[in-house]
Amino acid sequence: MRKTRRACNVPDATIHRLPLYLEKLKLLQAIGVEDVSSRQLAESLDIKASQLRHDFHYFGGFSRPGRPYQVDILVPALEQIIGISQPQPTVILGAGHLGQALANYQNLELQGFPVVGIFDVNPKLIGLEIRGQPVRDMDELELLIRDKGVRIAILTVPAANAQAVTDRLVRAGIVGIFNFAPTDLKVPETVVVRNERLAVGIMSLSFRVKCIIEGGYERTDGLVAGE
Amino acid sequence: MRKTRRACNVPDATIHRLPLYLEKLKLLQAIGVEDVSSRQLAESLDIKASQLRHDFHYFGGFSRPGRPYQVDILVPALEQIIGISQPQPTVILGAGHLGQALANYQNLELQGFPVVGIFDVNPKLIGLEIRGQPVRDMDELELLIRDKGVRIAILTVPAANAQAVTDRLVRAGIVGIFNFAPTDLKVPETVVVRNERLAVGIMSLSFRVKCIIEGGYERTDGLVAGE
DNA sequence: TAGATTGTTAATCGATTAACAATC
DNA sequence: TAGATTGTTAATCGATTAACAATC
Repeated sequence: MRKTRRACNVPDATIHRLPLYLEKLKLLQAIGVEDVSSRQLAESLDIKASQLRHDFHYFGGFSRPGRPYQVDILVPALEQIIGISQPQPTVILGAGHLGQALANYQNLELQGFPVVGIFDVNPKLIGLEIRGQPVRDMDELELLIRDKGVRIAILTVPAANAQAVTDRLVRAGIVGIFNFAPTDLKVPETVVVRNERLAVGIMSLSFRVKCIIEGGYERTDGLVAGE
Repeated sequence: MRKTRRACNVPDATIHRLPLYLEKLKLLQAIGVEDVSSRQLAESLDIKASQLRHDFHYFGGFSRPGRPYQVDILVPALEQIIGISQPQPTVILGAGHLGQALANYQNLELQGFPVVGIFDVNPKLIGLEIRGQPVRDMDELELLIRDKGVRIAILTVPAANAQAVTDRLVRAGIVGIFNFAPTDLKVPETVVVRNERLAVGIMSLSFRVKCIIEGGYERTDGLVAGE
């Protein structure tokens, strides 16, 4: 029987490590390193070598037993798995401060996600040039998504508009939404959303900070006294 | 024996849910809801009620058996746990596009993290006003951190400068660093870093998008044929 | 009381780590 | 060969979920 493996069965924890592996491998590639063992690569990421091999095992066939990984094989293999063998054109919805900052963030393009369109409803922003691209009227959205084959959208509109814009993106054929609006989005099962909640991040940091400063948390229930 | 519980023993997964609980509870508070059951609250967050109660159990004593949670008790209790009963002043390092966007992001202030200083090394940016605050020279860093009692810093400088700025922040007494630079930071054990890697986020989204479009991933090792 | 609810422990599930045969 | 390495399975660990006594 043909042995296959569904991509969607790979746990999130593994998926989140793939970009980190890729990043390190590209650094090695840049300095001319040709091959690397799971132990070396894992050590540089502060994880166990067995975890790295277990992660790779979901996809299989990166090396052969006894031979270390070859950087020049692993880099394109990971890029293929992540889906950036070809650049993935993206659009930014909302040309406010955050939208502009992301449009200017050249790392996105370097990592394989060139921004091919920036949209806003504010007439004062429409036409403004950001890294050589004009902020466009929403009228142009569907046409540009179709013409450029865009599948990923970055959402930086106000929370109040986020669902309406999302519905329009879904109808236009967008498959992945990187959501910076602090609100949950309803999408069909064939669309995937990744929420980037800055407030959640800084609050969990705040908890850890408090924990360091205070050294611990004392319960205040009835069990504290008399026992 | 006195029954206590160390804050640092609480798993990350639980900590990351606390801000989500708080957010929902504040929405309920805003529309005048007085009490809420674990089932109701969990359902609105698409998690199991037992998980919510298990999470709360790390801190204990939010209600009594048989009685639902009171919103007006839970909100300040969670704020206290997260460490935002008092606003936590923050500084932003790097007044580039992302730094400016975050300085303009009023949600941060609303959530309890007012920005009290924005710093950069670029003379062209120093003096620029962002939401009533000037971009400051790095010379003023240590004094402002001490004067305002700042413990949390947001790092948006280029990756190449990130470690040097971090070292200076640590010496100045910063305890938590929200790192947007795509690089790992070395800090002492008494300082906590939270990395916000935009590229990792969009890459894991890309993987899921590819997975939806292609429907699966086929192994390409020797096992495919002849078996 | 009957029905609903919490706090808490036990069971389940999934992710990480260890172990090791096969290979170079 | 001896030492090192991968791919793969088994063991361990930790997080999620279920169960239920106590309570209202």
